[in-house]
Amino acid sequence: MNFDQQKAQKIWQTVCLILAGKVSSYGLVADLAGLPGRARMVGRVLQHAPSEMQLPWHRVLRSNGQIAFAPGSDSARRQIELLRLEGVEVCRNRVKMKRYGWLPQLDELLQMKF
DNA sequence: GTATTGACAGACG
DNA sequence: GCGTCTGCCAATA
Repeated sequence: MNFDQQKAQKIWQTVCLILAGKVSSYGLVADLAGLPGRARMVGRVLQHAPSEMQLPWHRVLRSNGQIAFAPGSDSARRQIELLRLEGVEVCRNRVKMKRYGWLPQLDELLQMKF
């Protein structure tokens, strides 16, 4: 069993828990996935994640609520569009974390942990 | 084994 | 809110 795969699984699970219309940050996802300080690894895993999973990667932003991709980039525009479709207002490659910030629910975390 | 890069985070100004 | 610097960890060259 590859532990690496397990970490990735945990990350994917955590990202999948993010509700529509809400956004989270890499650091938070990494923390919830049991990888404190490994926010970069989250990004790498997400990019390496299979499309079959339909992972809501677009709901994962920086800690400041800014889009991780470069402004005007294809991926960035796609992410922004997806977020807007879910009701998340994106302004200048940035979302209002104060309003759309997602806080993990204990029930969901508990459910995924065991 | 060292240097560079990356879908990052936090502190400072 | 924005740019810069430092710290962190993993993958890549």
